[in-house]
Amino acid sequence: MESLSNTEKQIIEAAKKIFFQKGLSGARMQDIADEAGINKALLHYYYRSKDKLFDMVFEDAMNEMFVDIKASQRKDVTLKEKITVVVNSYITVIGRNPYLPLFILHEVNQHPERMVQRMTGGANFPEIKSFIKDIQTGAKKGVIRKVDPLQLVISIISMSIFPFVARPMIQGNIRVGQ
Amino acid sequence: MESLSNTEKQIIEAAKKIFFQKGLSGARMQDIADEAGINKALLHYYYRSKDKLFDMVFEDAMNEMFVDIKASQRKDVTLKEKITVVVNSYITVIGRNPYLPLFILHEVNQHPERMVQRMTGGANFPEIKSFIKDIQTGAKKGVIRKVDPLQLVISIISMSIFPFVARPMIQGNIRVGQ
DNA sequence: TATTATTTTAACCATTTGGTTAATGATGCA
DNA sequence: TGCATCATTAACCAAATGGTTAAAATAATA
Repeated sequence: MESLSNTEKQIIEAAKKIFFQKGLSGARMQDIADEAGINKALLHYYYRSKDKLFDMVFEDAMNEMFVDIKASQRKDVTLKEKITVVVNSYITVIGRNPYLPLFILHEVNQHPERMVQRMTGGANFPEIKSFIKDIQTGAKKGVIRKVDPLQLVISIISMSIFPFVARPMIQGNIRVGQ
Repeated sequence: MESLSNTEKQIIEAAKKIFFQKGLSGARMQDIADEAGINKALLHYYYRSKDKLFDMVFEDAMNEMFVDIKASQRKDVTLKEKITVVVNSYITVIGRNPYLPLFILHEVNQHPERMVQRMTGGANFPEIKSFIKDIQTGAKKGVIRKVDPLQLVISIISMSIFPFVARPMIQGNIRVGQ
C-alpha cells in the first residue's frame, strides 16, 4: 500500500471492479486493462500474472471485509456493544461494496488453501474464538440468555451478511409474485 | 426429464458435478466429458452448447433447492409448522448437496436475467409473498410476536442457508485460532 | 442379412486468452 | 544536450477452449 504510482492504483481499482463482478475464472485481463484505460501488457509489467494480480485484489477484499470488525474485539467494550459493532460494521462495509461477500465466499470455495494463508497472514481478521468467550462470560453474568455461543455467532453473522448476498433473488422473487 | 438415455443421464450428472463446483466460467467442457467418461463431441451431440448444458443444470439446481419448500405453502398447516418445514427443507437439501446454494447465488449474480426466467417459468418456487401473509395473520392471532414480516422471512432463510455457505470460512477461522 | 438410423469417436478448426517481446515515448539527470 | 532508466504500447505467440466434421462403431429395421 505504500506510495503506489497512479497507474498502479488505476490497475488495482480496475482489477477489483472486474474480479469482484466476475470472479477469477470469469475475469479477462483485457477487461481489466480496458477498465483501467491502459494496454494489457502494462498489467503484466506491474503485476506479473493474472494470479498475482488476483492475489492482491483478494487480500484487499479480505481486509476491506474485516477491518472494522477488529474494533469490536477491544476488551473494554460490553458484549452488547460488541454485537452492535459487528452488525453495523458488516452492514456498512457491504453496503459500500455489495459484491464483496459473495466474491469472497465464492473464491474461498474455489481455493480454500488461498484463504487459510490470508487468514494466518493477514493482520485484521475477526477471531471467532474470542467472540465466543465473550458470549460465554456474558451468559454467565446473565447479560444474555444461555445459548450455544457458536450458534449465536453464526446466526448474527448470517443475518448481517446473507440478506445482501441473496438480495437479487429475494427482490426478484417479490417482484415476480407481483 | 422424460426417459433420458443412460448417456444423457451420465452427462447431466457430470455436468452438475463440474458446474456446481466451478461455476459456468470455471467449468471446462473437457472436464465434464472426462467426468462422464465420454468424448467431448458427444456433449455437443446431446446438448448443443456449453450454455445450453448449463441451462439444464441450472434449472435442475433451482428445482432441487426449492422442491420441498413448496410443501410448506399448503394452506392447512400452521405458521410454526410452516417455518419448521422451511428450515428443515433447506437443511436437508443443502446437507445433501453443499455446493447448491453458493452455486445458485453466484450464477444468479452473474446473470440475473437467467434466473428471473427460471423463476417465472419454473414450477416449484417458494412464494415469499404468501409466506409474509401467513406471518401477518399469525401475528394478528398472537401466535408470534409482532415483527416486520419480510425481515422475519429473510432472517429465517439467512440462518438456514448461510451457515452452509460460510462453512469453509468459519471452520478455517476456528481452526486458525487453534 | 442388407440397409438404414443412431451413437460415439478422433482429428480438426477458429477464437479466445494469458503472457511475451521488441520498439517507442517519456522522464530524470550528468 | 546526451544518456540512461522507467513507462507504455503494438504486434505477436503458444496454449487452452468451445465447437465442428467426417468417419467408425453400434443398434434398429426391413
